[in-house]
Amino acid sequence: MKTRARIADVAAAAGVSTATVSRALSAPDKVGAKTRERVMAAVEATGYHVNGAARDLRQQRARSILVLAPNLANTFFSRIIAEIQRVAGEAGLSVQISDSQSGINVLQGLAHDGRADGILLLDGALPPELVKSWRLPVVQVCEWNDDYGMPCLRIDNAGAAGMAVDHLADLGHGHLLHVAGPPENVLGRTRREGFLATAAARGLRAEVLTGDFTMASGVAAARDWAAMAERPTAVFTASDECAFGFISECNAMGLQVPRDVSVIGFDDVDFAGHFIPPLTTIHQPRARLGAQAAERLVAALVGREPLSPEEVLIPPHLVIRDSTAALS
Amino acid sequence: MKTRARIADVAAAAGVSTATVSRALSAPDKVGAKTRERVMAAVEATGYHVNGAARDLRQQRARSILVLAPNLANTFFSRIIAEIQRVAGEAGLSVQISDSQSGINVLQGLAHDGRADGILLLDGALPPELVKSWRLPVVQVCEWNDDYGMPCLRIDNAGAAGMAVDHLADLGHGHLLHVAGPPENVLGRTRREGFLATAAARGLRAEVLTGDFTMASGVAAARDWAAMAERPTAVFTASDECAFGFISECNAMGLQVPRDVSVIGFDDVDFAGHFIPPLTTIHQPRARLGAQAAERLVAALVGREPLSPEEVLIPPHLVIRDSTAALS
DNA sequence: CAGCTCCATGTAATCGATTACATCAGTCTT
DNA sequence: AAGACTGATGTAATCGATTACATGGAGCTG
Repeated sequence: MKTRARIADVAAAAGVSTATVSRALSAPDKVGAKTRERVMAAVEATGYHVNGAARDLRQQRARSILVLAPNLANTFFSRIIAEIQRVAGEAGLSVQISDSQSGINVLQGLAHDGRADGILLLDGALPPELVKSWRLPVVQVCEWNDDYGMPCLRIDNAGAAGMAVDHLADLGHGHLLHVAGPPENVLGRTRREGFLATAAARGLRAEVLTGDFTMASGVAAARDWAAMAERPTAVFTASDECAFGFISECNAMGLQVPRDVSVIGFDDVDFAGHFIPPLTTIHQPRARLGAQAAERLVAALVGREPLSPEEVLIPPHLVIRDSTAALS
Repeated sequence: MKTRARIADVAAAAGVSTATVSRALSAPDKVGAKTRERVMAAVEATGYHVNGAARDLRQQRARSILVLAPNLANTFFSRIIAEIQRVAGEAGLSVQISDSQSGINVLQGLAHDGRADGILLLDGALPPELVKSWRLPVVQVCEWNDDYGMPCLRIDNAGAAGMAVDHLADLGHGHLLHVAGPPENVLGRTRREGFLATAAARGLRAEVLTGDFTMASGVAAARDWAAMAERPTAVFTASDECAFGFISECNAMGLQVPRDVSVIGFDDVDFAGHFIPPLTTIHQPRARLGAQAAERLVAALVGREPLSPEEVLIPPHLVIRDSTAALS
């Protein structure tokens, strides 16, 4: 097979100019019907595909959005990214993906090399001056950072934590433990604040252990909890993974959930409903977050209208399963 | 802030030609030391970043690889993709990602628009004529299709299934059930064949139910299993997820694993070790698969040497945890 | 010092598409 | 029937970098 066909090859084959080929492909109603057919036949015959780099250069756009997430290995992102890809694909945009921890130089390159038209940012811990230096529309998803001054799509984390506390309080628990996320993470911080605020509002005794969302930190928290002189009777973890670790370690220590302790997680990942026991948790609508964030960015890109930096909150909800029970 | 700086702006600021700027940036030893410094200062002052589209067009390469996976929402891919991104990033390549189910036209566009230099294919079910029409280096990962004639990095699935059977046989189980993947999937097919072959070799009674890797199919399989007149005493599922569903449903039916039935999964996803009971499974080295596949593709791209279509097998191994036990 | 090599730098062609503007042939109006 | 208009098509500039080739000057050799 020879070299790729160029638009000039198609033009020659169809006996027209390159301009006409270009128009036939991108604005079919601007060329005559007979010519259009000749061009289409020539495209077919030559196996022509437009060269993206040339078109991007000329049009000063890339038909591509960049997704930046911390730790791509985290399964939390997969459904969000799937939705982003779906929405972007339907709008004719491709999706680039990169770890937001890749280092400033790499990120600067990606954001400034003209091969992305917009950015979906799933990391709230990047340096604000870096984010602000980007001359591309940015939409934050899930995590956020007020210093960026960029629009954001997320849930009300403090409110969601409050829902968890209310649920436990309603079950009669008066002494709660929160296994928090790291304080430098905005999600960890906000959920912790929501936990403490609602616990105070309901007059509950509240303890906090600091973890980092991982199963390992849930395991560690379970040990610390078991060693407490007066054990809280219910635990709210900052993530489902952390809850899995906590419950798993309880089990290893011969304690049962929810008989010996109620546990409520956060996120409602796919496994949550199939864990043993099925996990009570806060459902975070990941598909909707991904889809709406992508839609918002796409709208800004095709409409070329600026994004308003407002926050949009998607309501989370409580999913009651079997890992929480009334205090006996 | 004005418009983006172009290379001509930098050249003007430094008092040199654009050729010198280009050389100073991509081949620093080809320009004099003083000139280089002036250029770097001008780059700094103008905030210049190379325009990727222009460079790609001129160099006829994209510095980008395309990852095609079926169902991006599946958590199985996240670690693989994370490694791909890491390896590619270290080589200065960006990563595009797309759902391989996006439709032929979309895939043709992505593969032919010149914005990717190579493809990592995690889907063995695409039409061979489509895959063969790509004029880019392709490396298959995990899934494969002999009709493509493309190199592949994967584990020995049949052998891995044999390891599972051996493990159960060694525990004294003489009647096994396999909850298979769909027959149109190469992984489902190969694991099933490996199961049957090894069971026959060891003289075991073997049954097969057909599932589709999901938790839901594990749940369904558990019901079917429970309804059997003579229940197999051990189950090998084609995926961990399926095993989770199976065990979860056993639990719901009042049966315990491994007391009432041994279960072994496949993949060793992150949750496997924290499930209750911790899941015995076949470990599939996802990070290594992703990393080595990316390395192989990257080597072909930077070395411009053709890929040999050979298969490389990464050895899996058995991880014995608590979901399997000797037959009592 | 003529002649040669080598290094640093500049000039201009090039990658492949899009698109502003020009052109031309019909068609319509009066 | 001349002029105005419309729609289809062609011509050529343009996007921003890279790079083959040309050039000029410094240093070296005999």
